[in-house]
Amino acid sequence: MSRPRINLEATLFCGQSFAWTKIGAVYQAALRGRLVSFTQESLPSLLAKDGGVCEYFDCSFDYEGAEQHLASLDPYLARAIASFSGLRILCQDPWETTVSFILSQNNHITRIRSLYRRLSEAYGTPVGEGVYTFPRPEELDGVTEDQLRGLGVGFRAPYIIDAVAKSPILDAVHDLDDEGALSALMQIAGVGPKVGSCILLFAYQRRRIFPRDVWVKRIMGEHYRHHTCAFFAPHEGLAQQYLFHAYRSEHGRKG
DNA sequence: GGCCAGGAGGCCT
DNA sequence: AGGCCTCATGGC
Repeated sequence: MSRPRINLEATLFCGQSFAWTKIGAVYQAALRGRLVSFTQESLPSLLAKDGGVCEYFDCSFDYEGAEQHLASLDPYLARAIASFSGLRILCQDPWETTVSFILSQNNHITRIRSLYRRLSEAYGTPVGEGVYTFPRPEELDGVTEDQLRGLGVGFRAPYIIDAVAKSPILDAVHDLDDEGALSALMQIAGVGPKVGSCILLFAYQRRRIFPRDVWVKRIMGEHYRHHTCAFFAPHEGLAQQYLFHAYRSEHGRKG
């Protein structure tokens, strides 16, 4: 069986993960506590021998089938998929994803990335030159609001502290249905419907979840006025990623 | 229910 | 070089 090509550029920099850097042709991040690096060309051989990386890139899901189905629904989505084919929904760590999307509110991607990096450098564990793991809740235990504000997270500092305290919720989410899971996540300060939806889609493989940020609301208003997100069923989450990424690329947004 | 603060770095002109 | 944008959440 041939392995479908993963579009790394779109997948790693579309705003679902803030962990990755690209130096030359090399993509690099701390993944599950260790340094992982590859190029577009070397990724297939890494996937073949590293189950962890394979799982991270959601390799057991039939993306070709999902893309075909979505592309058959309407020409606008078909064009987005044609432009960025191989965009995947990553299987990310719930804790990292929760803090990342708390940081994301009222913020642009470039700045989220720098805050993510600063938190990692300040409280994470080094795994390679200049690369650190994202700090676990235990590593952030006892951190103060002032310390976090010192890193530039601003009004999000108390949210992060609350997330540390309530991090056990993240284990319970695995056993809840989508609705119950969203309610549970929203018990964390700074987690509302949008942030909670992103956590469910990017860390818990809830493929039916359709996060609505301002961009997606614009897209739905401009192109899907007579539809709800159920139009994209059962691949709402993947459709959202293609629409979001294509629309923003088209409108020249980088951050 | 609606409006506005909060925060600072990257983006655009 | 400097002003503007970000755009979810919580609190009033």
